[in-house]
Amino acid sequence: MTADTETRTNQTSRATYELRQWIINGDVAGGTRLREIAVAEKLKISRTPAREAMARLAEEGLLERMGSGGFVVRSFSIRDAADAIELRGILEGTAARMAAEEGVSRAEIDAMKETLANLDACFLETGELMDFEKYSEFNAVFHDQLVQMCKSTIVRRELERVKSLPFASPSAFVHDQPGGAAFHRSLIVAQQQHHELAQAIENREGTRAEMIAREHARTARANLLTAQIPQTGVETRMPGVGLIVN
Amino acid sequence: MTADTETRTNQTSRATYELRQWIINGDVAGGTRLREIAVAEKLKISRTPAREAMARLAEEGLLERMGSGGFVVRSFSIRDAADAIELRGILEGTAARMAAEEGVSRAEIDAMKETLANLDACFLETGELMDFEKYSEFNAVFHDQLVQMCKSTIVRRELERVKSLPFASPSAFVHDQPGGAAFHRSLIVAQQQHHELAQAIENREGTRAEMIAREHARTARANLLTAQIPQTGVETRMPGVGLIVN
DNA sequence: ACCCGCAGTAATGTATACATTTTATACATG
DNA sequence: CATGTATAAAATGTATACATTACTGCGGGT
Repeated sequence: MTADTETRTNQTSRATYELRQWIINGDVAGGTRLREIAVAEKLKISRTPAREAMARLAEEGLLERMGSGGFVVRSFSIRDAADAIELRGILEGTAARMAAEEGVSRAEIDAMKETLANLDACFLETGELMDFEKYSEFNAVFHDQLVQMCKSTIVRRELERVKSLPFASPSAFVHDQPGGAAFHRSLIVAQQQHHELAQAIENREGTRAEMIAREHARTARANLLTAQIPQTGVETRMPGVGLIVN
Repeated sequence: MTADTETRTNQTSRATYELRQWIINGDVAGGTRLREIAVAEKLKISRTPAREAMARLAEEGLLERMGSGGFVVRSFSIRDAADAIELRGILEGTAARMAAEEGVSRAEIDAMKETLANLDACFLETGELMDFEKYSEFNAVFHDQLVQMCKSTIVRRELERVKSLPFASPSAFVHDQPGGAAFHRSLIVAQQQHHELAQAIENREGTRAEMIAREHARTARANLLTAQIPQTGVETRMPGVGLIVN
Protein backbone atom coordinates (compact mmCIF):
# COMPACT_ATOMS: atom_id res chain seq x y z
CA MET A 1 0.00 0.00 0.00
CA THR A 2 2.73 2.41 0.90
CA ALA A 3 5.53 1.00 -1.21
CA ASP A 4 5.97 1.95 -4.83
CA THR A 5 4.45 -1.10 -6.41
CA GLU A 6 3.63 1.27 -9.24
CA THR A 7 5.82 0.14 -12.07
CA ARG A 8 4.82 3.35 -13.83
CA THR A 9 4.18 1.28 -16.92
CA ASN A 10 0.58 2.13 -17.48
CA GLN A 11 -1.43 5.33 -17.35
CA THR A 12 -3.33 4.39 -14.21
CA SER A 13 -0.20 3.81 -12.14
CA ARG A 14 1.38 6.97 -13.42
CA ALA A 15 -1.78 8.93 -12.70
CA THR A 16 -2.04 7.44 -9.21
CA TYR A 17 1.53 8.39 -8.49
CA GLU A 18 1.21 11.93 -9.86
CA LEU A 19 -2.05 12.60 -8.08
CA ARG A 20 -0.64 11.32 -4.83
CA GLN A 21 2.31 13.65 -5.16
CA TRP A 22 0.03 16.60 -5.81
CA ILE A 23 -1.94 15.81 -2.71
CA ILE A 24 1.03 15.18 -0.44
CA ASN A 25 2.90 18.22 -1.72
CA GLY A 26 -0.15 20.32 -1.04
CA ASP A 27 -0.69 21.35 -4.66
CA VAL A 28 -4.35 20.60 -4.08
CA ALA A 29 -5.70 21.54 -0.68
CA GLY A 30 -7.80 19.33 1.54
CA GLY A 31 -11.48 19.61 0.69
CA THR A 32 -10.87 20.28 -2.99
CA ARG A 33 -13.15 18.41 -5.31
CA LEU A 34 -11.33 16.49 -8.01
CA ARG A 35 -13.14 16.43 -11.33
CA GLU A 36 -12.44 13.53 -13.60
CA ILE A 37 -12.25 15.69 -16.67
CA ALA A 38 -9.92 18.24 -15.14
CA VAL A 39 -7.63 15.54 -13.75
CA ALA A 40 -7.64 13.68 -17.04
CA GLU A 41 -6.76 16.79 -19.02
CA LYS A 42 -4.03 17.83 -16.64
CA LEU A 43 -2.43 14.39 -16.90
CA LYS A 44 -3.16 14.11 -20.61
CA ILE A 45 -5.01 10.85 -20.26
CA SER A 46 -8.62 9.84 -20.67
CA ARG A 47 -11.21 9.84 -17.93
CA THR A 48 -11.02 6.10 -17.33
CA PRO A 49 -7.53 5.86 -15.82
CA ALA A 50 -8.10 9.16 -14.04
CA ARG A 51 -11.13 7.73 -12.34
CA GLU A 52 -9.30 4.51 -11.56
CA ALA A 53 -6.42 6.44 -10.01
CA MET A 54 -8.83 8.35 -7.81
CA ALA A 55 -10.48 5.10 -6.73
CA ARG A 56 -7.10 3.80 -5.63
CA LEU A 57 -6.27 6.92 -3.69
CA ALA A 58 -9.64 6.65 -2.00
CA GLU A 59 -8.62 3.14 -1.00
CA GLU A 60 -5.44 4.63 0.44
CA GLY A 61 -7.45 7.13 2.42
CA LEU A 62 -6.20 10.24 0.65
CA LEU A 63 -9.47 10.87 -1.16
CA GLU A 64 -13.06 10.53 -0.12
CA ARG A 65 -16.00 9.51 -2.25
CA MET A 66 -18.75 12.09 -2.37
CA GLY A 67 -22.27 10.76 -1.93
CA SER A 68 -23.35 12.11 -5.27
CA GLY A 69 -20.32 10.70 -7.04
CA GLY A 70 -16.84 12.01 -7.57
CA PHE A 71 -13.99 12.51 -5.16
CA VAL A 72 -12.77 15.11 -2.69
CA VAL A 73 -9.30 15.48 -1.26
CA ARG A 74 -9.70 14.31 2.30
CA SER A 75 -9.08 16.98 4.88
CA PHE A 76 -8.01 16.54 8.45
CA SER A 77 -8.34 18.72 11.49
CA ILE A 78 -5.32 19.01 13.75
CA ARG A 79 -7.14 16.70 16.10
CA ASP A 80 -7.54 14.17 13.28
CA ALA A 81 -3.82 14.31 12.61
CA ALA A 82 -3.05 13.88 16.29
CA ASP A 83 -5.53 11.00 16.51
CA ALA A 84 -3.98 9.33 13.48
CA ILE A 85 -0.60 9.40 15.17
CA GLU A 86 -2.10 8.10 18.38
CA LEU A 87 -3.83 5.34 16.44
CA ARG A 88 -0.52 4.42 14.88
CA GLY A 89 0.80 4.13 18.41
CA ILE A 90 -2.11 1.89 19.39
CA LEU A 91 -1.48 -0.40 16.43
CA GLU A 92 2.30 -0.40 16.76
CA GLY A 93 1.70 -1.18 20.41
CA THR A 94 -0.46 -4.12 19.42
CA ALA A 95 2.14 -5.30 16.94
CA ALA A 96 4.84 -5.00 19.60
CA ARG A 97 2.80 -6.84 22.19
CA MET A 98 1.97 -9.65 19.77
CA ALA A 99 5.61 -9.91 18.75
CA ALA A 100 6.72 -10.03 22.37
CA GLU A 101 4.12 -12.59 23.42
CA GLU A 102 4.58 -14.83 20.43
CA GLY A 103 8.35 -14.42 20.40
CA VAL A 104 10.57 -13.35 17.53
CA SER A 105 13.57 -15.01 15.94
CA ARG A 106 17.17 -14.28 16.89
CA ALA A 107 17.75 -12.93 13.38
CA GLU A 108 14.93 -10.41 13.68
CA ILE A 109 16.15 -9.17 17.03
CA ASP A 110 19.69 -8.84 15.73
CA ALA A 111 18.55 -6.93 12.65
CA MET A 112 16.65 -4.52 14.86
CA LYS A 113 19.66 -4.03 17.11
CA GLU A 114 21.76 -3.20 14.09
CA THR A 115 19.24 -0.52 13.16
CA LEU A 116 19.44 0.79 16.71
CA ALA A 117 23.22 1.06 16.36
CA ASN A 118 22.78 2.93 13.10
CA LEU A 119 20.37 5.30 14.80
CA ASP A 120 22.79 5.80 17.69
CA ALA A 121 25.45 6.73 15.16
CA CYS A 122 23.31 9.62 13.95
CA PHE A 123 23.89 11.44 17.22
CA LEU A 124 27.24 13.18 17.12
CA GLU A 125 29.98 12.72 19.71
CA THR A 126 29.21 16.02 21.36
CA GLY A 127 25.61 14.93 21.72
CA GLU A 128 24.48 18.17 20.20
CA LEU A 129 23.88 18.07 16.47
CA MET A 130 22.95 15.11 14.37
CA ASP A 131 22.32 13.75 10.91
CA PHE A 132 18.60 14.21 10.35
CA GLU A 133 18.49 12.54 6.97
CA LYS A 134 20.03 9.31 8.15
CA TYR A 135 18.05 9.33 11.36
CA SER A 136 14.84 9.65 9.41
CA GLU A 137 15.86 6.81 7.13
CA PHE A 138 16.85 4.37 9.87
CA ASN A 139 13.85 5.40 11.92
CA ALA A 140 11.63 4.23 9.08
CA VAL A 141 13.61 0.98 8.93
CA PHE A 142 13.13 0.43 12.65
CA HIS A 143 9.40 0.90 12.43
CA ASP A 144 9.21 -1.42 9.44
CA GLN A 145 11.13 -4.06 11.32
CA LEU A 146 8.70 -3.71 14.20
CA VAL A 147 5.75 -4.33 11.88
CA GLN A 148 7.46 -7.38 10.41
CA MET A 149 7.90 -8.87 13.86
CA CYS A 150 4.16 -9.09 14.24
CA LYS A 151 2.91 -12.21 12.48
CA SER A 152 -0.67 -11.06 12.22
CA THR A 153 -1.44 -10.12 8.62
CA ILE A 154 -4.55 -8.28 9.75
CA VAL A 155 -2.73 -6.04 12.21
CA ARG A 156 0.11 -5.41 9.78
CA ARG A 157 -2.30 -4.42 7.08
CA GLU A 158 -4.20 -1.91 9.18
CA LEU A 159 -0.95 -0.49 10.46
CA GLU A 160 0.33 0.03 6.94
CA ARG A 161 -2.95 1.69 6.17
CA VAL A 162 -2.68 4.19 9.00
CA LYS A 163 0.96 4.88 8.19
CA SER A 164 -0.01 5.76 4.64
CA LEU A 165 -1.51 8.99 5.92
CA PRO A 166 1.47 11.22 5.28
CA PHE A 167 1.56 13.02 8.62
CA ALA A 168 1.03 9.76 10.54
CA SER A 169 4.17 8.16 9.15
CA PRO A 170 6.82 7.52 11.80
CA SER A 171 9.32 9.76 10.04
CA ALA A 172 6.89 12.55 9.27
CA PHE A 173 8.28 15.02 11.78
CA VAL A 174 11.90 14.01 11.63
CA HIS A 175 13.29 16.93 9.71
CA ASP A 176 15.56 19.78 10.51
CA GLN A 177 13.29 22.13 12.35
CA PRO A 178 13.96 25.77 13.15
CA GLY A 179 13.37 25.73 16.91
CA GLY A 180 15.77 22.84 17.28
CA ALA A 181 16.60 22.50 20.97
CA ALA A 182 13.40 20.99 22.34
CA PHE A 183 12.91 18.97 19.19
CA HIS A 184 16.42 17.60 19.42
CA ARG A 185 15.78 16.47 22.97
CA SER A 186 12.63 14.71 21.84
CA LEU A 187 14.70 12.68 19.40
CA ILE A 188 16.99 11.57 22.19
CA VAL A 189 13.96 10.44 24.15
CA ALA A 190 12.57 8.70 21.07
CA GLN A 191 15.78 6.79 20.53
CA GLN A 192 15.77 5.71 24.16
CA GLN A 193 12.25 4.40 23.58
CA HIS A 194 13.49 2.48 20.54
CA HIS A 195 16.06 0.73 22.72
CA GLU A 196 13.55 -0.08 25.43
CA LEU A 197 11.04 -1.36 22.91
CA ALA A 198 13.54 -3.77 21.40
CA GLN A 199 14.52 -4.93 24.85
CA ALA A 200 10.92 -5.48 25.91
CA ILE A 201 10.22 -7.55 22.82
CA GLU A 202 13.35 -9.59 23.33
CA ASN A 203 12.40 -10.20 26.98
CA ARG A 204 8.86 -11.09 25.86
CA GLU A 205 7.39 -8.37 28.04
CA GLY A 206 4.19 -7.82 26.06
CA THR A 207 2.48 -5.14 28.09
CA ARG A 208 5.68 -3.15 28.49
CA ALA A 209 6.32 -3.31 24.77
CA GLU A 210 2.79 -2.15 24.02
CA MET A 211 2.98 0.78 26.37
CA ILE A 212 6.38 1.94 25.17
CA ALA A 213 5.18 1.90 21.57
CA ARG A 214 2.17 3.96 22.53
CA GLU A 215 4.22 6.47 24.43
CA HIS A 216 6.68 6.61 21.56
CA ALA A 217 3.92 7.69 19.20
CA ARG A 218 2.86 10.34 21.67
CA THR A 219 6.32 11.83 21.35
CA ALA A 220 5.64 12.28 17.65
CA ARG A 221 2.16 13.56 18.47
CA ALA A 222 3.64 16.21 20.71
CA ASN A 223 5.95 17.29 17.91
CA LEU A 224 2.95 17.73 15.64
CA LEU A 225 1.11 19.83 18.18
CA THR A 226 4.07 22.07 19.00
CA ALA A 227 4.71 22.56 15.29
CA GLN A 228 1.56 24.74 15.22
CA ILE A 229 0.69 23.82 11.69
CA PRO A 230 -1.69 26.51 10.46
CA GLN A 231 0.02 29.37 12.21
CA THR A 232 3.66 29.62 11.26
CA GLY A 233 3.22 28.55 7.67
CA VAL A 234 5.33 25.60 8.71
CA GLU A 235 8.06 24.12 6.51
CA THR A 236 6.68 22.68 3.30
CA ARG A 237 9.18 19.92 3.79
CA MET A 238 6.73 18.31 6.14
CA PRO A 239 4.59 16.05 4.03
CA GLY A 240 0.84 16.28 3.84
CA VAL A 241 0.38 19.38 5.95
CA GLY A 242 -1.79 20.81 3.20
CA LEU A 243 -4.43 18.27 4.18
CA ILE A 244 -4.68 19.68 7.67
CA VAL A 245 -7.18 22.46 7.32
CA ASN A 246 -8.53 23.38 10.72
CA MET B 1 -19.17 1.87 4.89
CA THR B 2 -21.32 -0.76 6.52
CA ALA B 3 -24.68 0.90 6.20
CA ASP B 4 -26.72 0.64 3.05
CA THR B 5 -25.96 4.01 1.58
CA GLU B 6 -26.51 2.28 -1.73
CA THR B 7 -29.70 3.80 -3.04
CA ARG B 8 -29.68 1.01 -5.61
CA THR B 9 -30.43 3.65 -8.23
CA ASN B 10 -27.51 3.06 -10.53
CA GLN B 11 -25.82 0.00 -11.89
CA THR B 12 -22.65 0.44 -9.87
CA SER B 13 -24.48 0.51 -6.54
CA ARG B 14 -26.60 -2.45 -7.51
CA ALA B 15 -23.54 -4.36 -8.67
CA THR B 16 -21.68 -3.50 -5.47
CA TYR B 17 -24.56 -4.73 -3.39
CA GLU B 18 -25.05 -7.95 -5.37
CA LEU B 19 -21.38 -8.79 -5.42
CA ARG B 20 -21.09 -8.17 -1.70
CA GLN B 21 -23.96 -10.56 -1.08
CA TRP B 22 -22.35 -13.23 -3.22
CA ILE B 23 -19.16 -12.92 -1.27
CA ILE B 24 -20.73 -12.83 2.19
CA ASN B 25 -23.11 -15.69 1.37
CA GLY B 26 -20.18 -17.72 0.18
CA ASP B 27 -21.42 -18.07 -3.41
CA VAL B 28 -17.86 -17.28 -4.44
CA ALA B 29 -15.17 -18.76 -2.25
CA GLY B 30 -12.18 -16.89 -0.87
CA GLY B 31 -9.29 -16.86 -3.34
CA THR B 32 -11.56 -16.88 -6.38
CA ARG B 33 -10.50 -14.54 -9.11
CA LEU B 34 -13.25 -12.23 -10.30
CA ARG B 35 -13.13 -11.51 -14.01
CA GLU B 36 -14.67 -8.25 -15.13
CA ILE B 37 -16.34 -9.84 -18.11
CA ALA B 38 -17.84 -12.73 -16.16
CA VAL B 39 -19.12 -10.42 -13.43
CA ALA B 40 -20.52 -7.99 -15.97
CA GLU B 41 -22.35 -10.74 -17.85
CA LYS B 42 -23.75 -12.30 -14.71
CA LEU B 43 -25.13 -8.95 -13.60
CA LYS B 44 -26.14 -7.99 -17.13
CA ILE B 45 -24.20 -4.77 -17.06
CA SER B 46 -21.13 -3.53 -18.89
CA ARG B 47 -17.58 -3.90 -17.68
CA THR B 48 -17.32 -0.33 -16.42
CA PRO B 49 -19.73 -0.52 -13.46
CA ALA B 50 -18.56 -4.07 -12.76
CA ARG B 51 -15.02 -2.83 -12.39
CA GLU B 52 -16.17 0.11 -10.31
CA ALA B 53 -18.10 -2.19 -7.99
CA MET B 54 -15.04 -4.36 -7.51
CA ALA B 55 -12.94 -1.30 -6.74
CA ARG B 56 -15.39 -0.35 -4.00
CA LEU B 57 -15.38 -3.81 -2.50
CA ALA B 58 -11.62 -3.71 -2.52
CA GLU B 59 -11.90 -0.48 -0.55
CA GLU B 60 -14.14 -2.34 1.89
CA GLY B 61 -11.56 -5.07 2.25
CA LEU B 62 -13.63 -7.87 0.71
CA LEU B 63 -11.55 -8.02 -2.47
CA GLU B 64 -7.87 -7.72 -3.13
CA ARG B 65 -6.18 -6.22 -6.16
CA MET B 66 -3.89 -8.62 -7.99
CA GLY B 67 -0.51 -7.27 -8.99
CA SER B 68 -1.15 -7.89 -12.62
CA GLY B 69 -4.58 -6.29 -12.50
CA GLY B 70 -7.94 -7.68 -11.62
CA PHE B 71 -9.41 -8.72 -8.30
CA VAL B 72 -9.48 -11.77 -6.08
CA VAL B 73 -11.94 -12.54 -3.30
CA ARG B 74 -9.92 -12.03 -0.18
CA SER B 75 -9.40 -15.12 1.87
CA PHE B 76 -8.70 -15.39 5.55
CA SER B 77 -7.13 -18.07 7.66
CA ILE B 78 -8.79 -18.89 10.96
CA ARG B 79 -6.00 -16.96 12.58
CA ASP B 80 -6.82 -13.96 10.40
CA ALA B 81 -10.44 -14.14 11.49
CA ALA B 82 -9.41 -14.40 15.12
CA ASP B 83 -6.99 -11.50 14.70
CA ALA B 84 -9.67 -9.40 13.07
CA ILE B 85 -11.91 -9.92 16.09
CA GLU B 86 -9.04 -9.14 18.43
CA LEU B 87 -8.27 -6.01 16.43
CA ARG B 88 -11.89 -4.97 16.75
CA GLY B 89 -11.42 -5.38 20.49
CA ILE B 90 -8.30 -3.21 20.41
CA LEU B 91 -10.11 -0.47 18.53
CA GLU B 92 -13.31 -0.70 20.55
CA GLY B 93 -11.09 -0.56 23.60
CA THR B 94 -9.48 2.60 22.27
CA ALA B 95 -12.88 4.10 21.53
CA ALA B 96 -14.07 3.20 25.02
CA ARG B 97 -10.99 4.65 26.67
CA MET B 98 -11.23 7.87 24.68
CA ALA B 99 -14.93 8.14 25.51
CA ALA B 100 -14.25 7.58 29.20
CA GLU B 101 -11.36 10.01 29.38
CA GLU B 102 -13.04 12.74 27.36
CA GLY B 103 -16.40 12.15 28.99
CA VAL B 104 -19.74 11.53 27.34
CA SER B 105 -23.08 13.32 27.62
CA ARG B 106 -25.86 12.26 29.97
CA ALA B 107 -28.04 11.52 26.93
CA GLU B 108 -25.51 9.13 25.45
CA ILE B 109 -25.12 7.24 28.71
CA ASP B 110 -28.88 7.01 29.14
CA ALA B 111 -29.34 5.72 25.61
CA MET B 112 -26.75 3.04 26.22
CA LYS B 113 -28.41 2.04 29.48
CA GLU B 114 -31.69 1.66 27.66
CA THR B 115 -29.99 -0.69 25.22
CA LEU B 116 -28.62 -2.62 28.16
CA ALA B 117 -32.13 -3.01 29.54
CA ASN B 118 -33.31 -4.25 26.16
CA LEU B 119 -30.50 -6.77 26.12
CA ASP B 120 -31.34 -7.89 29.65
CA ALA B 121 -34.90 -8.49 28.52
CA CYS B 122 -33.67 -10.99 25.96
CA PHE B 123 -32.77 -13.38 28.73
CA LEU B 124 -35.88 -15.27 29.86
CA GLU B 125 -37.06 -15.38 33.45
CA THR B 126 -35.78 -18.88 33.93
CA GLY B 127 -32.38 -17.71 32.78
CA GLU B 128 -32.20 -20.59 30.38
CA LEU B 129 -33.38 -19.79 26.89
CA MET B 130 -33.41 -16.45 25.17
CA ASP B 131 -34.39 -14.47 22.11
CA PHE B 132 -31.35 -14.66 19.85
CA GLU B 133 -32.72 -12.41 17.15
CA LYS B 134 -33.43 -9.51 19.46
CA TYR B 135 -30.19 -10.01 21.35
CA SER B 136 -28.25 -9.83 18.11
CA GLU B 137 -30.08 -6.68 17.09
CA PHE B 138 -29.60 -4.82 20.36
CA ASN B 139 -26.03 -6.05 20.60
CA ALA B 140 -25.31 -4.28 17.31
CA VAL B 141 -27.00 -1.16 18.67
CA PHE B 142 -24.85 -1.27 21.79
CA HIS B 143 -21.65 -1.51 19.81
CA ASP B 144 -22.75 1.31 17.52
CA GLN B 145 -23.49 3.49 20.52
CA LEU B 146 -20.04 2.73 21.85
CA VAL B 147 -18.45 3.89 18.60
CA GLN B 148 -20.50 7.05 18.64
CA MET B 149 -19.26 7.91 22.12
CA CYS B 150 -15.75 8.22 20.76
CA LYS B 151 -15.30 11.65 19.23
CA SER B 152 -12.29 10.73 17.15
CA THR B 153 -13.29 10.48 13.50
CA ILE B 154 -10.11 8.60 12.73
CA VAL B 155 -10.69 5.89 15.30
CA ARG B 156 -14.35 5.58 14.38
CA ARG B 157 -13.49 5.21 10.74
CA GLU B 158 -10.96 2.44 11.23
CA LEU B 159 -13.31 0.67 13.60
CA GLU B 160 -16.08 0.72 11.02
CA ARG B 161 -13.60 -0.63 8.54
CA VAL B 162 -12.65 -3.61 10.68
CA LYS B 163 -16.28 -4.29 11.52
CA SER B 164 -17.09 -4.48 7.83
CA LEU B 165 -15.31 -7.83 7.68
CA PRO B 166 -18.37 -10.01 8.08
CA PHE B 167 -16.99 -12.38 10.72
CA ALA B 168 -15.49 -9.51 12.74
CA SER B 169 -18.83 -7.82 13.24
CA PRO B 170 -19.94 -7.77 16.88
CA SER B 171 -23.06 -9.79 16.11
CA ALA B 172 -21.39 -12.29 13.82
CA PHE B 173 -21.58 -15.22 16.20
CA VAL B 174 -24.79 -14.36 17.93
CA HIS B 175 -27.01 -16.96 16.34
CA ASP B 176 -28.77 -20.00 17.58
CA GLN B 177 -26.00 -22.53 17.72
CA PRO B 178 -26.39 -26.28 18.07
CA GLY B 179 -24.14 -26.89 21.07
CA GLY B 180 -25.98 -24.23 23.01
CA ALA B 181 -25.03 -24.60 26.65
CA ALA B 182 -21.50 -23.20 26.65
CA PHE B 183 -22.43 -20.63 24.04
CA HIS B 184 -25.40 -19.50 26.10
CA ARG B 185 -23.15 -18.99 29.10
CA SER B 186 -20.79 -16.91 26.99
CA LEU B 187 -23.67 -14.58 26.18
CA ILE B 188 -24.37 -14.10 29.87
CA VAL B 189 -20.74 -13.20 30.37
CA ALA B 190 -20.83 -10.87 27.39
CA GLN B 191 -23.86 -9.05 28.73
CA GLN B 192 -22.14 -8.64 32.09
CA GLN B 193 -19.22 -7.08 30.21
CA HIS B 194 -21.63 -4.70 28.48
CA HIS B 195 -22.84 -3.49 31.87
CA GLU B 196 -19.33 -3.08 33.21
CA LEU B 197 -18.21 -1.24 30.11
CA ALA B 198 -21.03 1.28 30.36
CA GLN B 199 -20.26 1.76 34.03
CA ALA B 200 -16.55 2.27 33.39
CA ILE B 201 -17.25 4.90 30.75
CA GLU B 202 -19.71 6.69 33.00
CA ASN B 203 -17.16 6.67 35.83
CA ARG B 204 -14.51 7.90 33.40
CA GLU B 205 -12.31 4.92 34.14
CA GLY B 206 -10.41 4.85 30.85
CA THR B 207 -8.07 1.94 31.36
CA ARG B 208 -10.80 -0.24 32.82
CA ALA B 209 -13.09 0.55 29.90
CA GLU B 210 -10.35 -0.29 27.43
CA MET B 211 -9.57 -3.61 29.02
CA ILE B 212 -13.20 -4.68 29.33
CA ALA B 213 -13.78 -3.94 25.66
CA ARG B 214 -10.74 -6.01 24.74
CA GLU B 215 -11.80 -8.91 26.88
CA HIS B 216 -15.31 -8.64 25.48
CA ALA B 217 -14.00 -9.16 21.97
CA ARG B 218 -12.03 -12.15 23.15
CA THR B 219 -15.32 -13.72 24.19
CA ALA B 220 -16.43 -13.46 20.57
CA ARG B 221 -13.03 -14.71 19.47
CA ALA B 222 -13.41 -17.80 21.63
CA ASN B 223 -16.80 -18.46 20.04
CA LEU B 224 -15.19 -18.34 16.62
CA LEU B 225 -12.48 -20.77 17.61
CA THR B 226 -14.81 -23.25 19.28
CA ALA B 227 -17.09 -23.09 16.24
CA GLN B 228 -14.41 -25.05 14.36
CA ILE B 229 -15.28 -23.53 11.04
CA PRO B 230 -13.88 -25.89 8.43
CA GLN B 231 -14.74 -29.04 10.27
CA THR B 232 -18.41 -29.26 11.07
CA GLY B 233 -19.62 -27.56 7.92
CA VAL B 234 -20.86 -24.91 10.30
CA GLU B 235 -24.20 -23.17 9.90
CA THR B 236 -24.40 -21.15 6.74
CA ARG B 237 -26.27 -18.62 8.79
CA MET B 238 -22.94 -17.37 10.00
CA PRO B 239 -21.90 -14.65 7.56
CA GLY B 240 -18.68 -14.68 5.66
CA VAL B 241 -17.44 -18.09 6.71
CA GLY B 242 -16.83 -18.90 3.05
CA LEU B 243 -13.94 -16.46 3.17
CA ILE B 244 -12.17 -18.47 5.84
CA VAL B 245 -10.23 -21.04 3.90
CA ASN B 246 -7.54 -22.50 6.08
C1' DA C 1 12.42 -35.17 -18.15
C1' DC C 2 12.92 -30.36 -17.96
C1' DC C 3 13.39 -25.80 -19.62
C1' DC C 4 12.64 -22.17 -22.87
C1' DG C 5 10.39 -19.54 -26.20
C1' DC C 6 6.58 -18.70 -29.15
C1' DA C 7 2.22 -18.20 -30.58
C1' DG C 8 -2.87 -17.68 -29.77
C1' DT C 9 -6.23 -16.52 -26.60
C1' DA C 10 -8.26 -14.14 -23.03
C1' DA C 11 -7.93 -10.98 -19.83
C1' DT C 12 -7.31 -5.99 -18.37
C1' DG C 13 -6.10 -1.04 -19.92
C1' DT C 14 -7.63 2.98 -22.48
C1' DA C 15 -10.32 6.15 -25.12
C1' DT C 16 -14.59 7.96 -26.34
C1' DA C 17 -19.49 8.54 -27.46
C1' DC C 18 -23.71 8.79 -25.39
C1' DA C 19 -27.06 8.59 -21.13
C1' DT C 20 -28.17 10.13 -16.85
C1' DT C 21 -27.69 12.72 -12.83
C1' DT C 22 -26.10 16.62 -10.28
C1' DT C 23 -25.47 21.37 -9.72
C1' DA C 24 -25.74 26.25 -10.58
C1' DT C 25 -28.50 30.09 -12.08
C1' DA C 26 -32.38 32.77 -12.91
C1' DC C 27 -36.91 33.58 -12.08
C1' DA C 28 -41.43 33.23 -10.01
C1' DT C 29 -44.07 32.97 -5.87
C1' DG C 30 -45.32 32.95 -0.96
C1' DC D 1 -36.49 38.32 1.68
C1' DA D 2 -36.69 33.57 1.62
C1' DT D 3 -37.96 29.56 -0.74
C1' DG D 4 -38.94 26.65 -4.31
C1' DT D 5 -38.84 25.43 -9.18
C1' DA D 6 -37.55 25.31 -14.12
C1' DT D 7 -33.89 24.96 -17.05
C1' DA D 8 -29.22 24.91 -18.90
C1' DA D 9 -24.65 23.53 -18.12
C1' DA D 10 -21.44 20.47 -16.46
C1' DA D 11 -20.36 16.66 -14.08
C1' DT D 12 -20.50 11.54 -13.44
C1' DG D 13 -22.53 6.92 -15.11
C1' DT D 14 -22.52 3.50 -18.76
C1' DA D 15 -21.52 0.96 -22.84
C1' DT D 16 -18.37 -0.39 -26.20
C1' DA D 17 -14.56 -0.54 -29.54
C1' DC D 18 -9.90 -0.97 -29.75
C1' DA D 19 -4.98 -1.39 -27.54
C1' DT D 20 -2.08 -3.60 -24.69
C1' DT D 21 -0.69 -6.82 -21.50
C1' DA D 22 -0.89 -11.34 -19.16
C1' DC D 23 -1.78 -16.24 -19.36
C1' DT D 24 -1.78 -20.90 -21.39
C1' DG D 25 -0.46 -24.63 -23.97
C1' DC D 26 2.27 -26.45 -27.49
C1' DG D 27 6.48 -27.57 -29.63
C1' DG D 28 11.36 -27.46 -29.93
C1' DG D 29 15.57 -27.67 -27.79
C1' DT D 30 19.10 -29.52 -24.36
